[in-house]
Amino acid sequence: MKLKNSFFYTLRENVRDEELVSSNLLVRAGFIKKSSAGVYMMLPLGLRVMQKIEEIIRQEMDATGCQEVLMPSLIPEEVYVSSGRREGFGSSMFALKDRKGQDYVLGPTHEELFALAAKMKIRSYKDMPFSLYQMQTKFRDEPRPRFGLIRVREFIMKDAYTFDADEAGLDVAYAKQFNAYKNIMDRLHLDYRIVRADTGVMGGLLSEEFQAITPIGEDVLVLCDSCDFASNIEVAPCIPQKPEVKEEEKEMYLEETPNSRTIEEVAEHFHLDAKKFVKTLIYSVDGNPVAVMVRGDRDVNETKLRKMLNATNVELADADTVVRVTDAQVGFAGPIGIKCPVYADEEVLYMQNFIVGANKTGYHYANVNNKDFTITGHGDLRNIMEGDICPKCGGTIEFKHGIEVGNTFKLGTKYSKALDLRYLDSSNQLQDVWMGSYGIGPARAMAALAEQNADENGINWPIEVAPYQVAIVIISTKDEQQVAEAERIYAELTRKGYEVILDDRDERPGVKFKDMELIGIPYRITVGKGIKDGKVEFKARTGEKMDVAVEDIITKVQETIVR
RNA sequence: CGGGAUGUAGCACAGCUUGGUAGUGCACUUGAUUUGGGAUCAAGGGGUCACAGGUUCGAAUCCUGCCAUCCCGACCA
Repeated sequence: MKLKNSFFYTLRENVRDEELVSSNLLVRAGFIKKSSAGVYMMLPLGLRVMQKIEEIIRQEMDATGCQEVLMPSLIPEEVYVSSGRREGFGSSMFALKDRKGQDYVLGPTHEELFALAAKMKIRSYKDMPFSLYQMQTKFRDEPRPRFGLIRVREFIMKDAYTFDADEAGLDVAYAKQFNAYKNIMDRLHLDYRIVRADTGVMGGLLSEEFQAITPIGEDVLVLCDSCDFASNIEVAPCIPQKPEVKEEEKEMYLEETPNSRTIEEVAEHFHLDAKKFVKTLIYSVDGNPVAVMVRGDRDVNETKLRKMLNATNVELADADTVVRVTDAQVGFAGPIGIKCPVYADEEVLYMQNFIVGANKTGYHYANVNNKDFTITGHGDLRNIMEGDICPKCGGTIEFKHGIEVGNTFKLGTKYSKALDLRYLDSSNQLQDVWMGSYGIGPARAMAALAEQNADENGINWPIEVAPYQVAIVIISTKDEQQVAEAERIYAELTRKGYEVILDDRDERPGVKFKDMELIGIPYRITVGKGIKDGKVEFKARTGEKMDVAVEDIITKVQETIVR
C-alpha cells in the first residue's frame, strides 16, 4: 500500500471517549472509530488485523474438520422462546418487529439455529459426529458498554458447534476444539490462561474460558502459586479456614453500636478485626428475601448462591425489603430473629464468639456462636481471596485479571431436548444429541494484543497479525534516487508476497517514523541519503537500526520474516 | 436502572461563576525557509457553542426539558 493516496490517518492526541490505553492507541492509529456506545467502525488497518486473526481461527477450525457456514442475525423471537432463552437473555437482546408486527431479535449467540440446521441432517447415530462454525456478527444490548472493543453491543464472533451421539463423543469433540483453541491462542501470541468458569445463560456441563492476561481485564482469575489450578473467581471453590485453637464459648450480649453500619465502622467500635464479624446480607432470590452470612472480610459469591438455591435471579435486596425482614435500618441485619431463610457460608460454622447485627437499629450481638441461631442451609457461598488456600493443592491463591477472548462449553443435551434434536440409536431408540459450543471474539483478541504489546511509541503487533509486515520510509520524496529505489524495493517485496507499506507522503522523516511505530509495523526499511552509497537502513519495531546494502535488503527481509 | 461528569472547528481544550464581536494548541490551505525522530515564520479557511423551548434589548453563558458520550455501581453470555 502506498500511503500517499490511501485512507490513512493518525491522531496525535488521545480522544476523550476512550479510556483504555489500547483502545486509545487503536483509535489514534486509525484502526477503529467509535460509532455509538459499544459499536465501532473497523477501518482499513483494523480490518486487516481482524482478518488475519480470523484467518488463523479459520485454519485451526478447518483443521478439526469443522465446516464454515453463515447464519442470519435477524431471527424470529420464537426460536429463543422455544429454547427457553428469551427470558434468560431478557433485555440484553435487541428486539424488533417487522412490518406485519412479527417479533424478531438480533442473534446474541446461535445455539438454537445450529441445532435447527443440524435437524436437517441428523436422523441416525450414523449421521454424527460433525461440527459447524461461523464468523458472524452478534448483538447484545449491554447495560453499560465499556473498555473499547472489550464490552460492546455489536461484534463479530467465531462460534462453533459440535454434534455427537453420546457424552463420550462430546468429550472427544470438546477435546479437539479445546486443542484448536490452544493453537489459536499460541499463534496469536497472546499471553493467556485457561480457567474454569460458570456456564451462565448457556447452561450445560462445563465451561472453560481462554483469558488474555492483562491488568485491565474485567474477569478475576484465581491462580495457584504452586500448581496449575486456574478458575474464574465466580466458580473457584473455597476451603473453609478453620481456627487453629478452639476458644471457650462465651455468653452472648447485646451491644449498642450507634452509627456503626459497615463492617469497618463496627470493627472500629469493637476494636476488633473484620474476621471476628459475620456480615448478613439480604438478597432477593427470584423475588424472595434470603439472608446470607459470610465472615466480615469476605464477599458473597452470587453465582454460588444462585446455584445452591437453584435460582435464576439473585440480586441484593432493596432497602425496603431489608427493613421488612430485619425490623431495622440497613446495616444491622443478623441471623437472630430474622424473618427470612438464612444461609451460611461454610466458614461461619467454624467461627466462635463472633459479632453479628442484632436486627435492631443501632445494636449488634457480640460473643455469638452457632448454637445461638438456626440456619436453613450452608455451603460454599463466598468469593475466594488472594492468600487463601488453593482448593487443589493447598498452595497459596493469587489473582490476575483477564479478558475473556474465548470460551468453550460442553452443553450436553440442553438444546437438543428443548428443540427436539434427536436421532435413532443402533437399537432403534430415540436419543438426544450431545452438543458443544465454542466461541472466540476476534476483536477482543485484537484489543488484548494491543493491550499486551503496547509501548510508549504505540502498538507492537506480533508479525502474524500485523496489518503490514514491512514499512518502507522515503526520507526525502524530492530525491529521485530515494524514490526510485524505494519503489523498486516495494515492488520486489510485494511481488514476493510480503505485505508492505510505502510511505511516500511528503512529510518530514520524524512524522513517518512516529506513524509507522504508532500503527505497529514490525519492520522498517528506511531509504535516505545513504542510498548514494548503496545503503538502506533496516530496523525492527523494537530493535536497533542497521545499514544494509540495497542489493541485500530483499534477502535480509526473507531471512528475518520466515513464513 | 441508581450515582457522578461532560457535550464549543477534524482532534484536545479554554470561555460559562459576573449575559454584550466565538478563542487557543494540533491538524488543514498558500508562500518562504527547512529536510534522518511529531519543523519555523507569515498569511488564510473552517463552528447552528448537542438539541428544543424559555427568560432577556441581547444567551455558548441564566432557567426548563431532552438527547448523546464517559466514569462509578448494579448487571454480564
